[in-house]
Amino acid sequence: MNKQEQLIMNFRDLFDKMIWLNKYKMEDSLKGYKPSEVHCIESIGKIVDANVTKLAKSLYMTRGAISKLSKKLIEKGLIETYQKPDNKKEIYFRLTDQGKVIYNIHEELHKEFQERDRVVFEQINEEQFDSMLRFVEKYSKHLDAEIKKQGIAIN
Amino acid sequence: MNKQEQLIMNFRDLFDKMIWLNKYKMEDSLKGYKPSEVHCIESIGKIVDANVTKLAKSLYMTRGAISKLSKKLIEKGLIETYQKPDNKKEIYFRLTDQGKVIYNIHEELHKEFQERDRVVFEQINEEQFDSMLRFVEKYSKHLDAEIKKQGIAIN
DNA sequence: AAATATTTGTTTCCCCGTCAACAAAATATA
DNA sequence: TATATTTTGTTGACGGGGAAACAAATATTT
Repeated sequence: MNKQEQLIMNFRDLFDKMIWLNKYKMEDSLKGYKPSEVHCIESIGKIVDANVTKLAKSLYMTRGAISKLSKKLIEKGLIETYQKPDNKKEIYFRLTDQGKVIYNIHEELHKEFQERDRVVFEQINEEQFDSMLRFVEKYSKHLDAEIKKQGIAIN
Repeated sequence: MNKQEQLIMNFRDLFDKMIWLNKYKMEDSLKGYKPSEVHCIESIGKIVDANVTKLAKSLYMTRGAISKLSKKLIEKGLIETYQKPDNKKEIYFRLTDQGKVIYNIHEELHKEFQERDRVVFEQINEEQFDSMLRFVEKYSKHLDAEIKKQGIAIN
């Protein structure tokens, strides 16, 4: 197994592990809210004029899934819809006050995770940090190009 | 947003993207086989004396899920079970010849993905490579310790 | 050796996300 | 302007995976 393969595989494993571990804390702090719901709330809080299509792209899910998820979030009073005067088709979402509470708890939790893992990051220097950031950025752009090349559409 | 957060988030996004993109090639080359099935075959091919419990840990899934998945793979004739003379409880899996075919196709596909992304890795030097590998390893160990600390069990 | 606890695998019920078909609105084309 | 195409969101059928209860085998304790 070469280094490239090793690195990708180890990273995949690391992330599986991280997601799995963080899920527990999440479920503890945000009882009654599913990870997917929280994740969706996070995106709605961050994306301007978030709609079903944008959320689907951002969360790598289908529009159908987001459609149902958002409906549930509306029922729970966490988000609400709004439209623009010159477009009767697109429906946007924004957080309600209650939704913002969840959003903030999630942010806090994120900070907690960061704190938990800080020791790992303290062991690398600025140089390495930037190097990794650049690497990820390049990789991401490379994949964007590949996706474009393949002509894959969402759904 | 600080660098640590940035790095994690970008990595997460990168992997989401990668998984999503690779899924298409997978479904093309391995028609009739679901990603989870292929992933499971991969693990059975790599883990010695793989059983439901080991696979669940390796794939970060529940034993129930693996139990069903393995049953399906048996029905399809991709894997078979075996036991050890002194243990009537544990049931191990191994690939059949047909399963090995899938395994190998998957491996080939992996190489194809590597080839596709090689350009990105060519842009970093040995030093950076090793630095990242060490980082992932440390991070992984750190999470192992955290998991242990939390006393989380697999189902 | 007997009783208790743990490990292993299975099954049922349920929820979540995908797929595919669909309607409505917006955009492009004739 | 009228028609065709694309975009956007929704719905229902379906399948995959989790939670929990369970039986059987093994390990541990008494």
